[in-house]
Amino acid sequence: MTLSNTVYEKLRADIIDGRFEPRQPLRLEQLKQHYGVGFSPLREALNRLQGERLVVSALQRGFRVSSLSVAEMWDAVDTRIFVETEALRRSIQRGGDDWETGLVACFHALSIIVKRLGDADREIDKAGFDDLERRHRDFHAALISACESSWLLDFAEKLNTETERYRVMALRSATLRHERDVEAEHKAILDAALARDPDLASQRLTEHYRATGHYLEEVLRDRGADVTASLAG
Amino acid sequence: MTLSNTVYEKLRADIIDGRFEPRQPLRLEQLKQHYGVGFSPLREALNRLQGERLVVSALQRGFRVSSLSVAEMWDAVDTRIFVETEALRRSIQRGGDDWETGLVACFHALSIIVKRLGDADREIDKAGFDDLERRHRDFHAALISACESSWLLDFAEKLNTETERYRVMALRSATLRHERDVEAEHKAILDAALARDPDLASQRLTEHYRATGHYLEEVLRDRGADVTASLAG
DNA sequence: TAAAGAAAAATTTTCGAAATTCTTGCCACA
DNA sequence: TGTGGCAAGAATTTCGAAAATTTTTCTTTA
Repeated sequence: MTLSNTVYEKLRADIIDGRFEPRQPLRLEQLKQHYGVGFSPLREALNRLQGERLVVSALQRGFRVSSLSVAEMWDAVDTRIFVETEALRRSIQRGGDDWETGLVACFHALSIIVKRLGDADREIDKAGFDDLERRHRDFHAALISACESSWLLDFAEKLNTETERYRVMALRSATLRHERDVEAEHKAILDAALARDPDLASQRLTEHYRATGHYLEEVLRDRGADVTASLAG
Repeated sequence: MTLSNTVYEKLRADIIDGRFEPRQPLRLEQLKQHYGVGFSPLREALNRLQGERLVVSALQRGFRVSSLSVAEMWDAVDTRIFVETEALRRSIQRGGDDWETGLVACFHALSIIVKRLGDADREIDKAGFDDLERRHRDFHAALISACESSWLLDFAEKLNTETERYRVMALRSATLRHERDVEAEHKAILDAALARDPDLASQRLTEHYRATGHYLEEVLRDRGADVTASLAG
């Protein structure tokens, strides 16, 4: 592993996990101290993150964390639905035994985590959230993994990253408790996919993402004061 | 303009225009000489180009120009059709007077170039090709410009860049003359868009890109020897 | 002769200083 | 009082040397 790659992954995780505020300027001297590396790997990492729209840069004025807003969230969610429903249809059409097997495995791994976090009334820790997010990402990735288009997979991954920022924010604020049975939604998508019903599977995936979108919108509006403040700045 | 940006644009243009072979390693010392800049702006540019899939990098082994192949071309073309037909539908639905006006203007500017290049029997020069490519890109960008999704526009631009590499390659080899009336295809798309017929416009855009895809496939197979050779390496 | 290992060469990666550019605060002046 | 401009400070950007890594070449050994 090169330093450049390491600091790229750390910066990426720190932005997604909200350890930098949206629109916050990323001062190089400060990052240099924080990550203990020189300018070169830092700037390389920031240039890569720019391509994922996690940071934006202005000429001669360095980098800042990109913004969050209701409108941008819906653009990402709607585009994600558009891309992933197509990728799901193709996977259902083209996926073989390995695809089905991987899908069932990912769903089960996700169920285990969901049950573990749901049963306990104790406060859920950082590691628990990370596990949940990872399993969740793996399940959705498995659904579309047999689509045989590197571009669709590429776009889906970028959009997942973008929406993950909002999901993490929602989990952290945790003022709202959503009354959804997310487990059941996943099960419904899985069943439709295994039944090789592209229309039903797409419809259920769409509803799943839409419901998340509405929830995220609520959370965003609840903490609207500070978010819009950081947007206006 | 920073050096980093300048060298990014130059490298980008040089890769798209085929002045580096697919899969060719990009040696930093060599690029340093060629562009007359230091390591830092070069590496920043290469890291950005990696995000556009124009170059690939292996750990501790530097960067190389990404490959070209029939399969990758069709993935890019099909995904482009998928993304742009949706963006076109939304533009047709949402676009106002400014959108229509811009569209007509871009089509006319493109027609001028096409006629100029078509009338003259003389050899078409580099500047002529560049003009044609620019006007062509502007017309297709104008079609989808009112879709109101920054993600769809982002993806469309990336896919246009990717397919542009193949188009430039085809123009340079110029062994085949395609018997298409590209001008008429553009006119047909324009008319359907102005008539606010999303289905017809999408269908015509799809046929336009598919026809280009088939033409590119022919050219690729014609010069298959060297392309597959560079792919095997 | 072929394989393994070590030295040399080539290349990438990283660092910190230097150059450039932007921002801030101050002062002169209308 | 308000405005323009200049100097000081802060930040980004760039460079070339040094460190780390990979590739090539040469030698030794079975």
